[in-house]
Amino acid sequence: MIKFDIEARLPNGRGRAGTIQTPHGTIETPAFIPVGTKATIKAMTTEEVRNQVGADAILANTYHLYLQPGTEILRKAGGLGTFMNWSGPTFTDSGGFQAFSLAGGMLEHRTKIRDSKKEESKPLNPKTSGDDLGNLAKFDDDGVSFKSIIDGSSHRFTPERSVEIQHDIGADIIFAFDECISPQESYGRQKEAVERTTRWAERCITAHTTAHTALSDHGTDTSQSPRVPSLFGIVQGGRYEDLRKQSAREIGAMDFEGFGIGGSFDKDDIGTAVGWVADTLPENKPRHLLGIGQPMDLILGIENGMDTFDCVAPTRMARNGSAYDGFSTINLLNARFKEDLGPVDAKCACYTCKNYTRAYVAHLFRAKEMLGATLLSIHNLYFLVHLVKEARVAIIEGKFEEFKSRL
RNA sequence: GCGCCGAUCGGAUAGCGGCUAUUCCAGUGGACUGUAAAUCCACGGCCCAAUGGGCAUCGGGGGUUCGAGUCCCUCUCGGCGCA
Repeated sequence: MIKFDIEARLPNGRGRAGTIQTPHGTIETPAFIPVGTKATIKAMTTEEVRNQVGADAILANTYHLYLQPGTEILRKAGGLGTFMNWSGPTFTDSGGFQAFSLAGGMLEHRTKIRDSKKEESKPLNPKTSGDDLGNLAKFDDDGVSFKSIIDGSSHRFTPERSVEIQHDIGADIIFAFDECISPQESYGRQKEAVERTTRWAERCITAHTTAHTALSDHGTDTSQSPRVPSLFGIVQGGRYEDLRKQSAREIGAMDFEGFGIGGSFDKDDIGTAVGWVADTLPENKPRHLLGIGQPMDLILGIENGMDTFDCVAPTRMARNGSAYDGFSTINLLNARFKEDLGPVDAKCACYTCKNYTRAYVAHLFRAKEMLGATLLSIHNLYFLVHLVKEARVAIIEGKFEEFKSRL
């Protein structure tokens, strides 16, 4: 169970600041939640995530943890948080996004990024482009059949199975199993995904309630059990206003404790699309914007009624040598940083910026020393977590516009 | 001195007569939004009326051939062996 309270609102009626109380502590919203897919924020210890980054909560992934290390050991260890030495609130994503990715949803995106025929004719890296590419998952109306990315073994997720696995993993907040599809897909296909997501949402709730009731019937003290998480429903609808609203209406009417806003967006109007959803969902439940996390997108999300965010960009970019420098990014592998003895971001107060130079971080990356990834992960996460924290303070103090103008 | 082997982009390589000379590393730049990502992509000799086209290039020189990094001769350098 969670408890969500709204402390302050933006004058536009959408944005808000509040708290989500979970069995493992309180999340002050809006909040940026670092992603730790495989029960680790890559390249970081949980102490760093807590003390250097200042994150309230983390988010892990059902598909990855189910495949490795498996739910059995997570259950025996006392759940995800205990297993990974994270005492704060935890989320798990349902695996719906992995189904999308493994089924080739990212393919068009990849080809679109490609520039010329020359590149296309060039054989791709076999590691990422086997004959299986885009053929590792298959949707049907009942669920998704997967092949393991680890050993190729076959698996199947249904809404019920996803909920069951998430119960075993034991996060505080879990997500319904949804169908996420490419922004390239037609309106008709988007509508189908919305409707399938609604049907699956109902099945998730049933499975969730059944498990919950079963525990109560056995006299288990559910208030103490970390195995009865809070289930969030997921809104789909792509970039279509009517579909977003339809999905928000259908999902919003169901007995979820909060909501995830998923699917794909147009780069230019994330805020608008999210606003349609926010206006349709019940106000008194938290909203998590799934997988969005560029600095400006966070601000737009906050303004348009989102409470929590997660995104792999900051940690992935960090491992690839890129760092936020204010709202822009720099690539520490660029030659110009070899002799730059200034901090990564002169305006940043994070551990990395206070103690290390661009030249040193650049050296670490060139030398392929893993500390580079750690230092930039700390910086990038700190930047986003604190950007959102500042937005929160600004909302509470009624100075959001002033805050925005300073960005 | 004789014999054998070798010389291909900064380094390491592929290439056994056929047309855009391969791959890896290093280099330069780009991408990254519910993580199949410590990954991926592009570029990398010169010139131009540049979404294209032209000319070069495999230690130097010469030759055979319609065609040579690939074959032949010679020189230079390096390694090994024998005197």
